[in-house]
Amino acid sequence: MAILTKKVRGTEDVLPKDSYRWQFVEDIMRKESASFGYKEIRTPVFEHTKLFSRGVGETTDVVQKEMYTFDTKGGESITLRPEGTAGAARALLEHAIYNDGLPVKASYFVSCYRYEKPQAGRLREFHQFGLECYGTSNPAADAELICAAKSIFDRLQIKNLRLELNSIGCPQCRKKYHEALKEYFESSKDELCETCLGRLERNPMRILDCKSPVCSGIAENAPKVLDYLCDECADHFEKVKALLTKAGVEYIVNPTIVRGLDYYTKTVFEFVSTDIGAQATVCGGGRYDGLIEELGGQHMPSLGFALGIERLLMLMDAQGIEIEKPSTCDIYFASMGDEAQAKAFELTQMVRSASLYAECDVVGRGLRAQMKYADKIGAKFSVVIGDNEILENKAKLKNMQSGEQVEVSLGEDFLTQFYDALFDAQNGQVL
RNA sequence: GUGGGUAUAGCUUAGUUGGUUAAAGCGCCAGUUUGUGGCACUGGAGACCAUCGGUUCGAAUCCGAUUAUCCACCCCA
Repeated sequence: MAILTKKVRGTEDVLPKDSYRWQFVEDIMRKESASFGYKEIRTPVFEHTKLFSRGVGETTDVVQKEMYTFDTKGGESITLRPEGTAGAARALLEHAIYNDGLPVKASYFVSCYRYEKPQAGRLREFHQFGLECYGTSNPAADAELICAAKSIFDRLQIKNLRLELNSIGCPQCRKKYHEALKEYFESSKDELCETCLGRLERNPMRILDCKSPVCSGIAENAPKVLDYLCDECADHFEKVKALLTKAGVEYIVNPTIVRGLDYYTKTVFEFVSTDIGAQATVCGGGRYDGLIEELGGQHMPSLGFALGIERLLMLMDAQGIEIEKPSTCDIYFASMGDEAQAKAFELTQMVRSASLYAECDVVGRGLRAQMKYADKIGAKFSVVIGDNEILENKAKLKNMQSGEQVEVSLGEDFLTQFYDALFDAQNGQVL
């Protein structure tokens, strides 16, 4: 296929016939997070490269090998956002939104860009919905955030999602833990895989995550983060768990969850599904108490999560969750002849001005073809207009599902008559 | 970046041991006499058989490379 008609590797089109699915989940996310007090923030697709290398972390895979970075004509280094947190945090600082009162609660929908090899549930351009909560170190905020994610999944009727919870501590207790890990892995240094040898120096926690059977075997008996938490972090974690239990949110503690973005501290969590292949994490997040400071702000403990929309839709698909297709046409006006077409056009506009969905023939097709079209687009009603109808200023309004026809006038009162018919057809349900 | 699978109309596929104009279903468009959709029937459009090269009198079919795509590793949403 010619390059002109070929989408770029790792990108996906959302076609007109499918966009209602996106709109449905976005709508639920927006409403549900609003009920938790979150307001939407919109930030640019690209930012200064430094924001991500600093915010996400210089040593992370995302920054080291996955960013879409380029120089502008003016010579600045710009990067397409690989995630949504850094941009939101930047906006918080730039506009000093924290002066509006704490906590600041922001939600976002973003497209993200990572140069990875595409596979099931992993694209180069993908979409996230996320929540960010700035300015609280209280464990209640952690629990609330997780509850917000949970209730979005519940509203979407998603089943079999496992909430995995861990705490990776603050920089102080993590330092002690790193030392303990290093010491432990040093003893079996010659058995570790090559990548893990590198991790041993830079970030030994990642070894816990290694999928190689040898490494994971060794890792089994490695010291656990949870045993190295300082009193404050341990207390925080206990309180988060207690609040979740009280809220009826089930979780399992998974001490091997290690988030790949450097900004995380204390609480980290993932919502994992077994229904969508290897890329099973639908939602990931946690606390990032050091991020705002890292970006030059004052100390401001914060937290958030991001949820992959493509993965979420895959999951809903896999679980057979049906999303109702919205109605796209209340009435179709078929016509024969120029004068009738003009009348149909006029009536169509009249119905549209009442905020209903109306269509008429704009192709110049025969009556039969017009009716077929009306059927295909799922029109609820149809009206045929020809010379007779124009003469008498009357026509038959046809219910496409029942086939029933009633006579209506085509004058000013057409709309009232149509409302009545629509109302009856929907058993008195107002749209 | 590393592995493995796949590549024939918009979609799902057929294509016999290499043999002439590459099939079918669905979808699309038009029609089945004069003014009404779903069913049925008829016709039509639509494929350089992913690309390039090789073997051969002859390649969708065999070989090689490239590209794309899918799946997995890695990483993450």
